[in-house]
Amino acid sequence: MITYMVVRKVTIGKQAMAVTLKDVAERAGVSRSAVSRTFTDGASVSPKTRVKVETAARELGYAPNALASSLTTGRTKLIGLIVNNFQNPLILEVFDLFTRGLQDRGLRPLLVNLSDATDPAASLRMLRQYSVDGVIVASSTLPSSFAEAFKSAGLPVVHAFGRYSASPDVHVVGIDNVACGRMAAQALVQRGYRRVAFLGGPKAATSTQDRAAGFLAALAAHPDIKASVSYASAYTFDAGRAEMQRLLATEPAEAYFCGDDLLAVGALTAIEEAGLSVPGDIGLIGLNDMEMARWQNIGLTTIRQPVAQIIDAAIELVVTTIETPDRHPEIRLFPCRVIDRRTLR
Amino acid sequence: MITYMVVRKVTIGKQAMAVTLKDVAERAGVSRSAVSRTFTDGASVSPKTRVKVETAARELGYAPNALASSLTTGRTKLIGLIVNNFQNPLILEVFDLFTRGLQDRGLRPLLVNLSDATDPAASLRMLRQYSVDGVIVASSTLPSSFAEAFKSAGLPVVHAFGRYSASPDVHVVGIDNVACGRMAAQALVQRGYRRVAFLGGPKAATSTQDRAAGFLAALAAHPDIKASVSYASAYTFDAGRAEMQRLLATEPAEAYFCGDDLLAVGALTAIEEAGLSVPGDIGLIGLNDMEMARWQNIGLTTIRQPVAQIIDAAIELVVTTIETPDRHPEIRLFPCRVIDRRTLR
DNA sequence: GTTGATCTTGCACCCGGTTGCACCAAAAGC
DNA sequence: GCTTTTGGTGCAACCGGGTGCAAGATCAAC
Repeated sequence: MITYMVVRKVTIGKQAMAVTLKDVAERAGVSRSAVSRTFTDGASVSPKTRVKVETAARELGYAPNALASSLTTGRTKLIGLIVNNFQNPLILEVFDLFTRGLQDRGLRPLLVNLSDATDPAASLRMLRQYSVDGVIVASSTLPSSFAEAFKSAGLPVVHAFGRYSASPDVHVVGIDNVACGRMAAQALVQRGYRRVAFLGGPKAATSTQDRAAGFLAALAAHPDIKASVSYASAYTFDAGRAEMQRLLATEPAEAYFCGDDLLAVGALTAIEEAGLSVPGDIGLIGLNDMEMARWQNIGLTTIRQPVAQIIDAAIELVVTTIETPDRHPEIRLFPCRVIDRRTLR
Repeated sequence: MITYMVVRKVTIGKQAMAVTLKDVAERAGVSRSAVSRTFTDGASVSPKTRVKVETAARELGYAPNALASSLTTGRTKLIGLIVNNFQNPLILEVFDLFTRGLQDRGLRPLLVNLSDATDPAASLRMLRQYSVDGVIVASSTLPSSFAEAFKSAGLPVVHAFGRYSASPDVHVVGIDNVACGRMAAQALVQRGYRRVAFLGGPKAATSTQDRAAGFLAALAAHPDIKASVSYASAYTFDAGRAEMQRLLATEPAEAYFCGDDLLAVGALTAIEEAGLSVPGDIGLIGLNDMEMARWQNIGLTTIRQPVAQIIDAAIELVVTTIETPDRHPEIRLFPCRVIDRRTLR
């Protein structure tokens, strides 16, 4: 049984009026400042007035207007959360953790969908209009210039799942995609594959570029192993399937490192549709370890991203940057690890 | 190549100051009201001043503060989006469509995660503090009393994927879960199953209750068919698997209607782990048609919810209710249909 | 050129809170 | 008992913008 707070409200005509500071002040017989002070901690209020105000507030069902107070305090406790990939199941975990993490700290996520057509500049303007306290960009495909635009607009920003550079302009939290590429290459080499390939996401995605680079770099040390690279048009099931179909038409490699679990499942489908088997004919290793990877009939061998740690760090970083805006851009990378299931021999 | 709007800003000490109405007014040599009027359509401004103001605004990189204006207009263009199930892949589609739909109408989603521990009353208070213009509750498990709490707080509210009653207190948009239960029953009967069962989500979820009711009601017309019902502890893969393991220990039915695709995949896994086959030994039909249902190695026969239509209707309904608050509570149900794949004989 | 109607415009006050400051009362110190 | 310190309070100004009102400007019509 759940009970909800009763809200008493004055009704003028058809318009419901919210209870305001003034109403509480009048009922409690004190000034508006007194009421305001009762609700801002650290302010000096005598126990007597505090009680008077609190009972009055309770009786009226008063809750301070966060937006009005933001006008003077300059803090909205709103955090812009920018996402541009709603296909990937990993985003579910990301949303869950972000919203919880922010809520736990008294912050609220203002969601921005930056898929395809939507204009990046428009979302920047929008977030400025709502004077968000900070911005978290959760995307492995957006260029770093995007996050930097927020920074130069004076907004604390963290790029989660982003690309890092030697001298970063914004905070970057995520994984070392180059290292992941190397890790995947090693996994394939260890298992004795001699003709391997990287099946990446869209070529423009920074994560794809870095993973490819790491993959190829690690294989450069093995001249006896043949390595190749190709790109799917998006980080989706269908794109992975289409690209694998294309690859199967010529001479496919023995094993593929797919830049994302979704691509891997798409590839898996294409392979089985072609009458071949995984890992019998072709081996696959994905990246992310999405929820579905462990499902019995998928059983995808993959590289796990520590999502919870990444998000925790992103939130912590945006919060501290709000408090100390001059903080130097920081890079926090978390190690990945191979999760062995059934798509590599 | 993407270019971003350049933002000129005055810097006092370390604090970046946003460009304000006053700044623009001074630069344009007009009053603040004139500036305000240029940015509110419908207000009377001469072409000359409009040009002056607009160039000044552009030069300064001015964007009106949405929160400040909300104080006088009473509109924040913020819509609370309440979700309590971050496990289900369907939510991805929901998020994508919601955020796009809201953005297209100049509205912004304020996300609330109502999973397990979080207090419903607290989120109500929070949304009132941020004076959202409306609330969309996207959940098939929350009781209708929850959405009603928002309504009695004077907030326009739409319950998407919710339960409808004969005399609804709030707008409800979704599917007819009872009809879905019947539809599933018919699908199983048609295929000649004689011992069928419903494998529901948590017993407290309204959607589970209604689906079970419809399922059993349809089967009541077939006295020769044996029907039973059981409940998983949550709408998750693991819960579905655990419940099916339990069912397999005694005498399982010939076919199961699972209250959600995730449950179905969990059940599928349990069945295959037990050395049985689907649909050879046991048939399965799910509900939702999540993205993964069509994946080759899942191939789940299921009932498709028209998510896009539901969300479209929900947004439209919340918008019109904001404009005309007295609008009568409305129920909009959209038909589902069976998607035949490979888990029924 | 007048008169009257229609637009524009600025002033001032308002939205709901916060906060510096001056003032006053109570407590502490002697 | 008196002064000094401390703490609590209300006033008024302010955050960034919206809007009713009245005065001034513009224009059409006579």
